[in-house]
Amino acid sequence: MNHTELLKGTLGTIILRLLEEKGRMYGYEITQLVKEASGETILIKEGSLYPALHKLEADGLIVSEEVFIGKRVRKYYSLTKPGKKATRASVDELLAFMQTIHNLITSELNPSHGAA
Amino acid sequence: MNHTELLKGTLGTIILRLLEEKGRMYGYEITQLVKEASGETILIKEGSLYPALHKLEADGLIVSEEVFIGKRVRKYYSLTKPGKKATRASVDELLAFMQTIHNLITSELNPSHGAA
DNA sequence: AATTTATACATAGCTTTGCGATGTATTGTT
DNA sequence: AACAATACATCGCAAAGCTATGTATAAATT
Repeated sequence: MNHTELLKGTLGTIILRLLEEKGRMYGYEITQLVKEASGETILIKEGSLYPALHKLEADGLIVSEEVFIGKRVRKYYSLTKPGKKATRASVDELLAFMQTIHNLITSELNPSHGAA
Repeated sequence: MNHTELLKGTLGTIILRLLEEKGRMYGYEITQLVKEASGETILIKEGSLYPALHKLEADGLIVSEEVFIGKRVRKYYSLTKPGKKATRASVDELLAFMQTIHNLITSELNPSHGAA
């Protein structure tokens, strides 16, 4: 079971939401938290995560801050002001979309005003 | 507001589910029903729908049947036996995934056994 | 009657986005 | 010493929906 395609379009929102919740996080920490919180079902890969973080930063929604743990560097990310606003919009849109899909695939569609 | 990316990975499932519900449908009818049932928020484009239908047919999950309405042709699609099975799996997977995402972006994540 | 809109199919090429593979380096475990 | 985990990064691939375009019939509007 590989929901790799389902994740498309949701990764940015997930990252923003986690930063909203936690204040600041670094990349590796995000992958571990998502893995943990999803019961090992959503495994964000480095090849997905880092480009996504860089894009969010380039868009001005998050900022990074390098912190050295011994000789190893960590890049902590946090939301900018525009990022906080974008997070709300993004989360709301995703929830609305998922609600719509849920209705679509679970309810019996009313044929009275359908096409055809 | 463009959930074009969010739709990725869900279109096939939506089509299968609608066919399960309605028995048989033709392409244009699917676009109209989805548009209708989603309150005009999900607008499936021809460039998305027809390739998706062709792929489902190539995979043996649906079969088509041409019907002439006057001089105009309609291609009605319906589920095959494997398609019916796939529909259940596909719908269940999508629902589970959305539930997971919902938890991720709404609940407060417990930091007690998080990463870091 | 002519024009526009809706119905109904289809495909080529673009863009986005997550992934696999690969690379570098430090730290912890066996 | 060897291996796994931590922690960053990028390149090229593949999947999938979209735009634009094309063809054709039917209905609605002017």
